[in-house]
Amino acid sequence: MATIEDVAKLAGLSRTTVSRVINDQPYVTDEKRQRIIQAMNDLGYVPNSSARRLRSQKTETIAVLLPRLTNPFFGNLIEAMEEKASEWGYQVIVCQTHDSKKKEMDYLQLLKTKQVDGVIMASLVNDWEDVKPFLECGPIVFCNEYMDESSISMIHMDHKQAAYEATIHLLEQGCTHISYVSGGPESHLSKKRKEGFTEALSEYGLSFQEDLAIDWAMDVSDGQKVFHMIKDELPHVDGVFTGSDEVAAGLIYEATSSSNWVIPDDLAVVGFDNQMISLLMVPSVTTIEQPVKQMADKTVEVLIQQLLHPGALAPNRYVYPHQLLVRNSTKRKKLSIQ
Amino acid sequence: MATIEDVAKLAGLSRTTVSRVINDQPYVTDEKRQRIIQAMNDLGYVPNSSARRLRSQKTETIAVLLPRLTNPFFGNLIEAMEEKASEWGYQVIVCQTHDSKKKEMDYLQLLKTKQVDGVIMASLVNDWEDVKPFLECGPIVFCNEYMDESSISMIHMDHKQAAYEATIHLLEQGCTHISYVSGGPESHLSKKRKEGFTEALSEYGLSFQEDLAIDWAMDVSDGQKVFHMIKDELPHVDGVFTGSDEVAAGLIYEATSSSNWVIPDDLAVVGFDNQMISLLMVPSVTTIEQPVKQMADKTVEVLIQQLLHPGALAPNRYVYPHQLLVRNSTKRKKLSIQ
DNA sequence: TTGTACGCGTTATCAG
DNA sequence: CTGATAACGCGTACAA
Repeated sequence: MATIEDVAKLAGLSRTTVSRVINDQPYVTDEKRQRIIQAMNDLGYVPNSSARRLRSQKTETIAVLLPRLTNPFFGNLIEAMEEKASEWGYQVIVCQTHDSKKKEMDYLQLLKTKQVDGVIMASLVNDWEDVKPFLECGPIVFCNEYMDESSISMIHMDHKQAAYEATIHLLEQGCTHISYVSGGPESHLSKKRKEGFTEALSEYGLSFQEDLAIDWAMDVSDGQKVFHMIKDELPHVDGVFTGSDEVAAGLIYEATSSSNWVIPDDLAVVGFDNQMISLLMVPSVTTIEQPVKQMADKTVEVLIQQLLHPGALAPNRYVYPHQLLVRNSTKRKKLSIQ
Repeated sequence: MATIEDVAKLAGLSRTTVSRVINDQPYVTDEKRQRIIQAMNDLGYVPNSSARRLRSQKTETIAVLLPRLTNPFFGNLIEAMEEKASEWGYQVIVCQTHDSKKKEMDYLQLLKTKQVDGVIMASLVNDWEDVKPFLECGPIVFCNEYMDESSISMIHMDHKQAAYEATIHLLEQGCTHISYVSGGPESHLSKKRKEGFTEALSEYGLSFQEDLAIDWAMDVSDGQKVFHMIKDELPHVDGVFTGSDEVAAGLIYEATSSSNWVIPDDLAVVGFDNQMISLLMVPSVTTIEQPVKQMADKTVEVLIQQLLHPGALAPNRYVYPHQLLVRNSTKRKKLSIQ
């Protein structure tokens, strides 16, 4: 691999001048500039990124932490983020935490070791106390996940309110025994949803019932298992709030194909995220729409602005609107006995 | 940020000794080792990655090129790759090419600029001539995509054979006018599929009909458009081969919800990849199953082995088995008039 | 067992 | 306008 030194020699000039040409700086004769460009082409010279990083203390790289990519919500999120980052000349490192506190911490180390300039956290299972110290090494921005007690920029929607609305909708359809289905260890966001769920129940004189809750469902096959669990062990359940369209889809698939249950009459189901699948299912799935792309774009923009103008921007909170999309999985013809 | 120098000073030793401790090398008294570890903790010292990279000429990072993440096949692929790479201590940079020759080239530059040690290409729209020169800068491995003329390791299944089998199946179901639906600019892999499709047709005395082909469909909403195109402009089409479960799903959704067409009797449809959605659709979608995780794992393994033992391993080709999953979208009750 | 000194490839400073 | 030199932080021959 040719170095800047090789180019300088071939052009009969100094490293400094070559460097000037590389970085489009003024004060170089056109003639010499051409000679250097010629030399660079002849040698197939490309500046060494590691050396640049060491010198400039910048990596032009960001890390995106998220639970897992198979969840299409995060697939969409990172797709948009990568595109946006790419426009600014930044690389994106994917970091799947699988909701593990340790993995989340390990990936945050990328900031300390200067492998990335900044971090986007779309996964958040650790406490603020543990995340905060990393701020000394570079900016962190939350996306989707959020914590009220933190002091950094956050881009998200109101999950509490969304869960509240979805639950009220189920209650309005006459559901009286609603199962709360969530996935994996509690993230900060999932706590918010639970609050909204509980608040809605209380408006109808109900309270959160642990025995109707399921906390291990995160994909389609889990959704299928959830159905059997409800059928066999929770027969009085007549509605399901689930934090995922995939889980909802698996549940509905199993209910209709293996047991001839009628959705929504036997069981009303709401999902979350408005994935394609929620529209394509028969019956289509009532869900919460989020402006994924806008949030992704904004997040990258906020982070990169902080990188470009350190300290110039105060932490800000951007709350994006959501929308309850009522579809067939909750439109009951007969209402349950009150 | 503390440097190795700071640690050395605090411990009253030299940089070299500190370096030895960091890299778990022998020849350091236990007592001094402890003193250094103490100093590192006190200072919150972490080795600077940029400096290490420059010194060692290694980045412990790989780039994965793929068309787009919203296609769940690639989501699954990169999920598995990231996990595997992470086990080996490697970071993964996502590179979405959107089937653009230029973007693909730009991302290959990461190899030249030493931002990554190696590259996995699951996107391949450029010619071998243009990719080959990058091999001088580090190893490249193909995954999913492949070219017979290249001389590097490839991990993939036999797309020609898979397309052949799917098409024969459609023909056996009595389809006589099969539309070939593909997405975007031709990758090398999509050419293989087309060959298999054409070969199957010829066994039934048919030939590829350009006027029945659609080459712009890559997601659910494209699939919906495809249905209307067939309905309005290609009414004699009775079967569809599509390279994507998403397209198949969109097509089926639109056919059944907007027009009361009966799938498969009015139109038989095969997808590709065995995404969850192909199982969940009503009717379920006949598709090709690929061992995504195995391919992803193998790909990462092959690349990393090449990084650990440069030149030791001869390029190899790993062809994984596929499977035609016949589901309801092609199980016709009545066969077309022969 | 420990320390000295050099170099990895760039860029910024300063002198000419 | 151009070039010598130092510095970024680390690892490693080599010497002690």
